[in-house]
Amino acid sequence: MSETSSRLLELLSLLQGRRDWPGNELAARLDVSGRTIRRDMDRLRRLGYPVESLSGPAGGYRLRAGSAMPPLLLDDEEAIAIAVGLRTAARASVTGIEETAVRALVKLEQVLPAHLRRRVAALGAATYTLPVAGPTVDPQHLTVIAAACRDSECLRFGYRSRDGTDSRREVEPHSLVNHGRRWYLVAWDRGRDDWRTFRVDRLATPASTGARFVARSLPEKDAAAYVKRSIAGAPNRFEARVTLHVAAEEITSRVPAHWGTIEPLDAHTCEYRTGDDDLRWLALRVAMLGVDFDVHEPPELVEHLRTLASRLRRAAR
Amino acid sequence: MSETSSRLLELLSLLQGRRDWPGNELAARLDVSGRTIRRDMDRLRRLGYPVESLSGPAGGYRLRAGSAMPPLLLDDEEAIAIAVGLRTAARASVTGIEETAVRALVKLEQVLPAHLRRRVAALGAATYTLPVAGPTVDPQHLTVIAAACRDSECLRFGYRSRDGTDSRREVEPHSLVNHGRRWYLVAWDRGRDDWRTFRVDRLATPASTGARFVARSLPEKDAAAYVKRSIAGAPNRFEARVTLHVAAEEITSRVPAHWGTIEPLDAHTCEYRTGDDDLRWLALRVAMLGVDFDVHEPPELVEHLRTLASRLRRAAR
DNA sequence: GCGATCTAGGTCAGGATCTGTCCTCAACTC
DNA sequence: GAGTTGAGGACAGATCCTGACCTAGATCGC
Repeated sequence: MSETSSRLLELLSLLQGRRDWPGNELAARLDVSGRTIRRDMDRLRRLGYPVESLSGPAGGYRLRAGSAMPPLLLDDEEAIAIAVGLRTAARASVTGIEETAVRALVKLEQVLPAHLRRRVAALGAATYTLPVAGPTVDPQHLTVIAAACRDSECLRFGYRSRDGTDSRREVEPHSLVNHGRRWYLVAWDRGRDDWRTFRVDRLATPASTGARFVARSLPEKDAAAYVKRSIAGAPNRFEARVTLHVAAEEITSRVPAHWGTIEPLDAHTCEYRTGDDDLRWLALRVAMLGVDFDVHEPPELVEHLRTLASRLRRAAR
Repeated sequence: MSETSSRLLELLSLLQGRRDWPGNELAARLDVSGRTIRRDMDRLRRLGYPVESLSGPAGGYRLRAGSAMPPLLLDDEEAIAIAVGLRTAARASVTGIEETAVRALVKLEQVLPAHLRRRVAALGAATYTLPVAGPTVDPQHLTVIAAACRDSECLRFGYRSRDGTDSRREVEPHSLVNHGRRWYLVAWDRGRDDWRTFRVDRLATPASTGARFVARSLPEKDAAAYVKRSIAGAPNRFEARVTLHVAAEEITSRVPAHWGTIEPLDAHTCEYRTGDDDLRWLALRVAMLGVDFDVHEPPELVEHLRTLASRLRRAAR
């Protein structure tokens, strides 16, 4: 059996778990001679992993950061932490790495042992989501969809369209696109015989059918462009226009790009434009800025803020 | 040179990146014969990685989830996503995996190539933090401290104590403990010759001195217990007592454990108790529940809500 | 049902690799 | 300066790895 291969992996694992390892300790642990350990270090170095070494008492080996990622050897707890972390990153929608996070999550979930998968699911259920945060996407759905995209497998799911009608769909998934706080699936709809985009928060019980398909080419340069074009005609339910009583430069850094735009009006005020489907979320977003403001549009937001204000006033009696 | 070892690693990497791989494609890619690929699969199986295989046309090899974590082979983008995800997980303080997330992050950062480290730092800076979220912990500090704990290296940092006085400290770090939204460092203070706990959000520019120390034993069964005991005497600045106009069972699931306690009063109301150092955060936490409520204590919160209410009312004119 | 296509795995021979032992150097700490 | 630790050359014997060749079994499409 490949004795050396597994020893090299174990060596990498040990070197990742602690920083300094004296050679004889490694030798004892792996049950080989010190000479073999030295040769193994040589091998690791030739494979591109930068192993540092220090002579003398308190010397030993240490794995430095190199120019390429070595294979990560994780224990159970760490694997869970990474899975949970990626799930949060996937729905963070502020850092611009959401799609990569999903890709990494697919890779991890493919090999995640069943007992760990259960623990991740349990933790995911316990995750607290802001009650006002609007419709959220189940990371489980994201990984199912992303895996189907990667493996060119057909997908079946229930879908509730914008006007509220439900339908069952069978599609050939092309890609997952993140835009703002939303996720979109771009796919060839087998029932409609055409390309469609689906909002992931509107679909239910996605499952791979197991059937493979040959990838079609999108009628657009990439999926992100396609999504952009297809949602251009479907704006948010509410578009807010608000005057903030603060200098534009003071507030700009506190508003992430896709949460709206800031335009200076004069030295002390600026205009904030932002949109959303959910009034509560819209109200909170403005109120959280922590500055005085006036709402111009929409009337529903004015009404909602009035309700909120009276609730707070009542509470503070 | 260990030809087979590196081929096995590459094989694992390929199997993690795509689900199905026909044998001859792998053979062509790795420039070995098909027989060797079959032998490699055998090797991987013997090393504990469950490789599935399908016969017939459209057959091939596939890496299933097994009972142990295989080494994760990440590309640059994925490594970044994981680092960012772990940073968010480390300060999520709702899932109970914060400490493990930091441990995994230390492992990852130890081997993260410099150019990736820069990109992670840039993304971290772009991360949007709620303006009302109170003092936040720099994930960079957490990893520096956690690495020092792991490697038994002395740590130097500036510290601002509760009453606002600044000092320089040199300590022998013992462990990092997460509690609620806070992080605490338990360490032997070399200047004071005694055990201390430090709030991580209050310390500045932590850096390892490089000096090693021999671990002392804590005068308590574990670090978490020690932190619990030492913060027992230092409560939050504001302790809120609020009556919510909603049944206890309806709201309980929406309040994570360390965000306070819910006690039913009658069928339609319950009492919510929670504490914080920051009024704005306290106010938001209550307001976000989305139900009617009455504030009994503290008077500062009443005052703060009154201000907030009038700001919203003014905005909604 | 049949043929094509794929994996599974036995066998064999030649060559490459790996290991422990022994040895000499160099670097570092106390 | 003494003791400890890593670096690495040389060597012999054991082990392993590979490609070639072959047969068997599974699966799919026609």
